[in-house]
Amino acid sequence: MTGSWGSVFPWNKRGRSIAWSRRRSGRARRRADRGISPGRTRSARNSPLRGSSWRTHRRERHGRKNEVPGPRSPVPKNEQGAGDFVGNWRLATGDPVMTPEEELISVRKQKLARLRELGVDPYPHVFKRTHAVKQILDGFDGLKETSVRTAGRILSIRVMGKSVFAHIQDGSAKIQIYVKKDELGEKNWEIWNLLDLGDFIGIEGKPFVTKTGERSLHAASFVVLAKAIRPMPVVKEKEGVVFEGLSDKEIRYRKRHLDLMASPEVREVFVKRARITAAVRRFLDGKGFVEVETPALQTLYGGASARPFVTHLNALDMKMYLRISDELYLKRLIVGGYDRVYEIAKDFRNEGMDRNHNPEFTLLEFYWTYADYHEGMDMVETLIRTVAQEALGGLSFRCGEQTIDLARPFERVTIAELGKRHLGADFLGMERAGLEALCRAKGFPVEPKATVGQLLDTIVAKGIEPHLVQPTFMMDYPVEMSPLAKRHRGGNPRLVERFELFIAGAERANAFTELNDPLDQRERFRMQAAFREAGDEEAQPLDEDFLEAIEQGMPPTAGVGIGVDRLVMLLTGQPSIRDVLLFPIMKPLA
RNA sequence: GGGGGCGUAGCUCAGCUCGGUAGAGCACCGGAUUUUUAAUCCGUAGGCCGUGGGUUCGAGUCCCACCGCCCCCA
Repeated sequence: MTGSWGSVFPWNKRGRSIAWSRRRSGRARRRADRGISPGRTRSARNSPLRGSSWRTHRRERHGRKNEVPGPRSPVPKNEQGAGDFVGNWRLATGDPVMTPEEELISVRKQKLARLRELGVDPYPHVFKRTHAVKQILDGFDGLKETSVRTAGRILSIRVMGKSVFAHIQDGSAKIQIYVKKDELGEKNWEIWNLLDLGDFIGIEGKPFVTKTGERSLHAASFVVLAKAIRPMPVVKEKEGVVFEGLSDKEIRYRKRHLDLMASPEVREVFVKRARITAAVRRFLDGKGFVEVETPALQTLYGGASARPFVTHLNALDMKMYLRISDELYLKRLIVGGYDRVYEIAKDFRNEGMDRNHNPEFTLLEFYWTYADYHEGMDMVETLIRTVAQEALGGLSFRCGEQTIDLARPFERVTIAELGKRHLGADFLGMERAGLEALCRAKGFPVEPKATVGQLLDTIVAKGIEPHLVQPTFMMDYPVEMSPLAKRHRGGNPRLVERFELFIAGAERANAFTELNDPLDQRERFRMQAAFREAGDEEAQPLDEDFLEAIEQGMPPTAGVGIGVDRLVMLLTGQPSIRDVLLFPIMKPLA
């Protein structure tokens, strides 16, 4: 039994270490400097210079001041000396004092040691299961009277004297197990009582249904598989309502393992994410696309308007960038002769973070020859619908207050039309001054040195995008915003054949009829260089190697980029990109 | 960048308005309990009240700064 744990506790629960006690807050220190009695401040109560521990009053309230320290305190009073044994004892020994968390860990380490004393390996190498938990639950009726072996982490323990109910959870599900002292024997019963929430155990037993109707496992035997020495978050729930759990978002993001072990619905989000990317690959593979890998470390970045991360390659003593896009490399592969290629890759953009942006994110890009952006829209629409149906089995999704309907045909509408619809202005025909005036009239922020491209971007982002709730392809962008897209065949030289897909007010995809005219491409880079000189740090740098490839001849090509994180957000109903990234970037603590 | 909110026990939260000996539930520890399920009952223990400074006889509480997180806006 566990009754003897208290007697082996090697620390004093009362008082702090000397080093700790000697600390004083600035307030108390200043008072002391002025020769004023510290009074009843916390720090004064902590001070070794004072006669009694600041915790003494707690003991007095509990009426135990003169009692032996109690089962948790290992040193009998008569060994601690007379008088204020707490403070003096601390001063005399200087033993380190544990934080509450360290105490919890220490208790578990004691149990771990006891397990070893009993000849139990707390960390065996393997355990052969006959069933995952979910397999037992799914095949329950057929498994009654069959002895099964399964394993998992202990999530709850309810001790009923000489019998115990507990839940264990593996990667598939959780199941209740039932253990009786009489059936385990004295030694195994002691071992059982050395277990804690969070430990992994293996169980051998027969499925049965309790009198309250829960499908359970009657354990004939168990084996310790891994002893946890840290406490896990306590999760209590009844009829789906969680009463404890881990709700602190900061801990959830910083210590995702705790979030995952405590919250099945969080695990489910990432299972869905995996299903979604698998469905994307299936879809593209089925259409004859070749999955490729292009460099994330690049000597020159490009393919998008964004500031890059800069790094250094020691071997060549050379500045390098983390990619902001795969585009320029994938097009080289089209030049090289592949008809259809795609890549799902991490891209890195050195820009702000909010619920839609993480500095590293996952982007799907695919390119296929002899197609234009109209076919691109067809492909994107089909891909998203197919992926949603295959991965999640539905086409209707809650997104905040709105319900997104993917079954309905996605609207296809030009920027010009959307400008008239939502801004009442034909802003595509405007020169710089007009654009700036429009921004000011609508209350959009205007940088004094903003380029035409930046102003257009602001107008679209602030004036149009928020209105696009149901799936909408926004088409035909100004050339200033799209240096890699082909000019519009309609004859307007200021437009390119580009679309972006918006759902629930956020960009989900971006695509064009790819620019394959090498001379025009060079001209576009020059335009970007001018923007850069005007102060636009996101303007795209000229990539001579890429130009050389295009000069080699690139067939007509459609190219599409889809933000995988945002697609997952949409399809899993998560409001923040951090909820679909296992390890979002967090500022370090101190 | 601006505004707002939050930070108290391992977890979930009170306490702050109106300064006066830090609270609860769960977890932990001890006891009772051989079909419970947010088990229950009894008894303990467990806090640098985010950090630093200020005001005050006295600060978890009021003021300032900083750190971290969240939300809104730009």
